[in-house]
Amino acid sequence: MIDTRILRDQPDRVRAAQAKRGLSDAVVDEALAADQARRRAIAEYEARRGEQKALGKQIPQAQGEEKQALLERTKALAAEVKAAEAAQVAAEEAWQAAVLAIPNLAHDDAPAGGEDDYTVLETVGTPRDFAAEGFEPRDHVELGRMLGAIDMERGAKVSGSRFYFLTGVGAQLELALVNLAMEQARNAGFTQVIAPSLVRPRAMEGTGFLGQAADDVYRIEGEDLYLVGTSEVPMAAYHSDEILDGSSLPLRYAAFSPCFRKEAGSHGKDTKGIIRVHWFDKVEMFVYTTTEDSDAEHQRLLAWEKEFLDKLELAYRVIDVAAGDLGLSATRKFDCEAWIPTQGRYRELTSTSNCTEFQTRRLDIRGRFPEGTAPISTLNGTLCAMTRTIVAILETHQNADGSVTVPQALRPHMGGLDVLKPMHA
RNA sequence: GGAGGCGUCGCCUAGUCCGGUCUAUGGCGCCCGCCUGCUAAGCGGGUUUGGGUCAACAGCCCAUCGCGGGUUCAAAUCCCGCCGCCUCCGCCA
Repeated sequence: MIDTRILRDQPDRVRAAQAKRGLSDAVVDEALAADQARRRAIAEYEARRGEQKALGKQIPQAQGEEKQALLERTKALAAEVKAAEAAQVAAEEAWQAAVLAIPNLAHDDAPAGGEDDYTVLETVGTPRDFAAEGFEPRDHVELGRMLGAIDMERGAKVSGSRFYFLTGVGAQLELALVNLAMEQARNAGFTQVIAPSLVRPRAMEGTGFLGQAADDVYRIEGEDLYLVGTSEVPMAAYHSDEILDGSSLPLRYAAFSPCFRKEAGSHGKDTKGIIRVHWFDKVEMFVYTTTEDSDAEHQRLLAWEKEFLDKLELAYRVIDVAAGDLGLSATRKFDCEAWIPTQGRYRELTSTSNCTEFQTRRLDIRGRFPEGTAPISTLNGTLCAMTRTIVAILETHQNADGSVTVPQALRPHMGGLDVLKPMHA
């Protein structure tokens, strides 16, 4: 939810932000009108209610006819109060709906436009030149099969398309990545978390995933529970309805959880392998901090993501995602895209978003500071999404014989294993 | 899954049976002031959160006793539903 003070006092700022995302600004006038109606309804209700309370106080002392007269008046008043309250609630809900529909204001520095209007901030490392090395790189599906690391066929047999089994060194690789990610996070002062991946509607709604992204979310039939697409959801809701001690900020969490995505609307995209799957595991960084510090924290999250990719010796670039591709909650987003040799292009491996106060307003999270309570901000960033990271590692570090060299940093977490050797031709 | 108990303004707690000065009691903690070589003690005051109004973080008003409904002129208090926690039984990794 955006800051309603900004909406009321600087509606043009909201209009400009909508335009930057390529969205209509009609919602602004709708919200402003709803705000007017809401405040009128509140004034009306409170006036009636105040009268009712004042008269109600006189009743116990009143006697006889005076009491009868009072009862008669208050009885009529009660009906008015009830009607005014209903009107107030309706106006409040209409206003809520209007405001909730407005996405977070895009950051001044975020590029305007849609999906293709991102800016490349930097390119790190050089994609490996397999032609120069004299062999054709195998894709991760073939490497996974040769290494006995990824079983796509049985994934499909058991769970359907976009599912897989990680087996042998594949499973070992994931666990090593989880440990490496958690180790880095721990050393950076994060609190390690294993988060639930089933959440109530409140958590989904509060993080903005029941809006335009609702089609991508799995719901448990008959249970009023959702499967999360990222542990950002449980971690944002973790402190819902709480007032956090301002001096404890920033609160940094590194949460492991499986992630589930319907991938609705992506039929035909990335159908091969484990680039795009319905389930994967992820270690996610999630931070609560002050709004003033949020831009700086965003840079820190990006730096931690880069540090992790550097450890895996991957070539990647960092893009500044355009406003139209930010999603509902983010004001700014940086994606780290790793070079995938057999695709000949960069693919998103990690993503970090500054959601400022958008989620905390929805989830009723505030900070207590010497000056009083104030809204705080949330940020999230991928430390390691297992499947795509495994794809990048296998393809990048493969050798002509189908073996894969394990990046140095990962070896201690792989029991010292330095090369994954094919078990099949 | 079955039975029972509980949920009050940071923490603890009174109030709930018998609805109405409850504008929710008291203690602890915390904040401000007084007193005091300093500290402690003592004394006085303050201390939920959100919203409306307003130039105003001043006043005034409304809501808030887990959440949502209902009964009533009036609900912390009565009724219904939900959520959460605890105890016991059953089941289970």
